[in-house]
Amino acid sequence: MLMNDPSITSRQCGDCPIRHRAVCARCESDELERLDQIKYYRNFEAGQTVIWSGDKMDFVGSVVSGIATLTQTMEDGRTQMVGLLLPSDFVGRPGRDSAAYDVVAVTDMVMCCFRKKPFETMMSETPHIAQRLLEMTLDELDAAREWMLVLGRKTAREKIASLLAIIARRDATLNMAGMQGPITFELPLTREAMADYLGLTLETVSRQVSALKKDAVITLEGKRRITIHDFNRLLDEAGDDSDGGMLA
Amino acid sequence: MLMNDPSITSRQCGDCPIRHRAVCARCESDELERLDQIKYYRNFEAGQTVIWSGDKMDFVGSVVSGIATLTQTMEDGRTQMVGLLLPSDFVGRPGRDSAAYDVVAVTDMVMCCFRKKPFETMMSETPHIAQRLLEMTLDELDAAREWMLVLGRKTAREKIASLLAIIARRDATLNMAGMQGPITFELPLTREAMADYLGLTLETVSRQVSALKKDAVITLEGKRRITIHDFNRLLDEAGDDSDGGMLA
DNA sequence: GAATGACCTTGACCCAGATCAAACTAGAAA
DNA sequence: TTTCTAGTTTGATCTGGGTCAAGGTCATTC
Repeated sequence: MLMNDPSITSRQCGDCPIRHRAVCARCESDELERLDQIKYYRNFEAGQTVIWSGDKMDFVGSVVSGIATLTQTMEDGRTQMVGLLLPSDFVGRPGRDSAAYDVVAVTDMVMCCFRKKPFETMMSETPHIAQRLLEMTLDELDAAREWMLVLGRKTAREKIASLLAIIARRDATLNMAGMQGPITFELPLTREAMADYLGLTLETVSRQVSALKKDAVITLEGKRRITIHDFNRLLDEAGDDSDGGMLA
Repeated sequence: MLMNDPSITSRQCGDCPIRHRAVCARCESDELERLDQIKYYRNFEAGQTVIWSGDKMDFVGSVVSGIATLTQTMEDGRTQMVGLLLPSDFVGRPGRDSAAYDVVAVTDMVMCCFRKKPFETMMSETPHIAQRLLEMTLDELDAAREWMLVLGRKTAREKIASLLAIIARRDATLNMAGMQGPITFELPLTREAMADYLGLTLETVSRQVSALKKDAVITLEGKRRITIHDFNRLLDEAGDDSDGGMLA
């Protein structure tokens, strides 16, 4: 293993980068120790499928680093992304044993996993885990409902702007940067993945990204590196209230 | 108060019609007694707004009877329904004090309410409530994601068929009827409400309902009473796998 | 029993975004 | 260096569903 190999096979919970945001966030040190015993790390490569929809799910876990997508597919091949999994997000559903969606790593990714049974046992014994999971699930439900508005009622341009706003906002909170001044970030998704998230075709995504660039809402370096000069302008393009509606 | 007045001002939890499905489903009799002390009933008329988005929410509660909708509205008036609240569904979010969505009663409705503070206190003390709420929230998240596929990728005809399938299925489980043989039910939503749920216009809803009728997928009595002769045919029209994908 | 108003249907036309097709870009492999 | 390939852009054309407009149905009220 090289010195700078990003893969991980073991790590103390104490210095885990998602310690304060993941499902274990509320755990006391004794609870953490118990989790420590049953946890194990798994590495996934970009493009690798973590779980196939319908498969038996014998583990749950948290995204430690990297990004994954939750996707639904119809028989005829139409696909819709239904979730974007970022570091600290939880994968799997206690109480169900087959996966409802495909989970695919879009970048190299590390997950902190627990076998489902022991995790469920721990969950029923340590309320801190269940409490945190409830909180996270409520947040996800809010995000899903926010996204329903995007899918059901926004134009292609507004959809693109909404997606960029979400990524920019998350990126800024992650880097503790503010929302004033320009924000630059790397798009983690291909045009096709963006289309799957937005309920569009990849051609429309490409055209609308070009249009936002032409109208100086964003600047592109290469295909993926995006700079937003005025975040409120972007929110405006997204059809969002410029200040209200700041959920988490 | 007339003998058959459907409104309710007091009732024992023991003979509550949603006792086994609502947030209190797992409670033991002593816990139920405590809830009994802090609960109160509220009646709403069809069309009445229960909660305005952005307003302070000082109560949470369960739908006992009737139907309500959760709706998001953009500044320019575009609206998207993000949830349909049926008997036993939970309203409100512990841990947040302003409402994120409009809640509107679409039929006369009875709610079993709790002031938020006492409920939150109870929740932290009785894990049965939090456990059940987690379970319900995970179900809602699944439903929301299912709906994202409908909004993002389905055609108008498939959207209508999907909505009818959801209502028919719920109705059948409520009446303990099977999925074979014809199913008849009253549509609880106007064409406009259906359009808001489906991300369509009311004209398109009307046209597609007429088309499904012409193609003998459904029969109409009046505008609202619908009969489905072959549920699998309907699922087929919805673009769903005829047998798989049976959540909840 | 005429008038009102909420809800629904249908027709004509239009446009945002899909589809089909071709070509461009840049990194990786040979 | 050339070739390959995955990802992307751009153009031409088509179409599903939106928009605008007119009427229909039916329960309620005066």
